[in-house]
Amino acid sequence: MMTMNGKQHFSMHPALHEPKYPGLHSGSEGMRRVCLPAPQVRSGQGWREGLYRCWLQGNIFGGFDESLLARAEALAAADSIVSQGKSHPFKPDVTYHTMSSVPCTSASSSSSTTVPISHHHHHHLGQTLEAGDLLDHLSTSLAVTGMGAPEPPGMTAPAHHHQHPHHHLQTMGQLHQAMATMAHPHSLSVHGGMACVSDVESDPRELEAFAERFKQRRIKLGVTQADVGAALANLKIPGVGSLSQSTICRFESLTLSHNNMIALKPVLQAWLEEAEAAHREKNSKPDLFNGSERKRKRTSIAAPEKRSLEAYFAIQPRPSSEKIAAIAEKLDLKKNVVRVWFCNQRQKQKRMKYSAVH
DNA sequence: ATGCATGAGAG
DNA sequence: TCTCATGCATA
Repeated sequence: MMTMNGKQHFSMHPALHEPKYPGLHSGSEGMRRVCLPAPQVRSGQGWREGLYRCWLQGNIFGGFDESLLARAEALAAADSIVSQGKSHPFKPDVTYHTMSSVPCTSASSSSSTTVPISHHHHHHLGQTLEAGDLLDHLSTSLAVTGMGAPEPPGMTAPAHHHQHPHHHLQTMGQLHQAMATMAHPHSLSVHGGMACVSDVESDPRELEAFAERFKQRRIKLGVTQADVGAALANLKIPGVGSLSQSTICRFESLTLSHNNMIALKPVLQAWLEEAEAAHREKNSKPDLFNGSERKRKRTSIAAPEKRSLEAYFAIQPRPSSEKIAAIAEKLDLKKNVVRVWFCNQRQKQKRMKYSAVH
């Protein structure tokens, strides 16, 4: 049974095919995933991790698979001891950013067109945490350092139109991904003149500013994140349905992928404008207004297991199915849980939150 | 605010 | 299978 609660993601799918929204020109469609990296390295992120992984796979996984896993666990164990004493004040999520930017983080350099992402790494707040340490240990000899930053958000990811329920945005995301994947920053800009629209709007600074403004004005209106999400449906924007509190929250905190941010911005902006207009109207005439199913259970991975997973992740962010099975067994977790965990970790690394990049 | 999950679409 | 956008459940 799938615990399909009320509305699923289907509710919303910003049909960004509206000209006013960042539109991805069909031309980009083709290139979306075309630039996937080498066979082994699979898609996802290119630079550092890719190379790193290659190195590992070639030199370590090549034959000492088991010892590697053991090593990761050992490190995880060691780490747990360390982390006991320093319970850092950072949110777990920050860990990922840190993790992803451990070695060098000089800069992604993949802003294809205009978006110049200034990378100030202001994250070295002394937060060399868990995974970071692990990675360090593991890579000291690898000198994985000099390479791009973990997330190359700056690239322009023009949205594109599609009419799939809820997947226009995704599509853009994939574009983003594909681009992140390729080591060539410019490839995009050269792509059949599709480097437009979001060129302007995708400016990280602008997004950041908007998110901030949005939050403040939303609060001023006395509206909750959940309210906003629900209200979007009333906007009647073709293809745009409601969104969850989670998503609104993530938008405000910039914890969405760059593309996702860009896609949602116009919609939220539209809502904000309407809401404020309505608010003004209400103030001017103070007379109007002023009118289950099964629960999904969330599995929780215990701290020790999580630490191990992080250790594994530091070594191999994209374990093979077999490896996942092995890990699952060692940690006594369901394979699928482990698989999803890895997926989510990868996704987290890709999220915005310029922390690591800016 | 965030962890774990789902499902579509691409490969 | 993976990524990506997104959501439910929960700390």
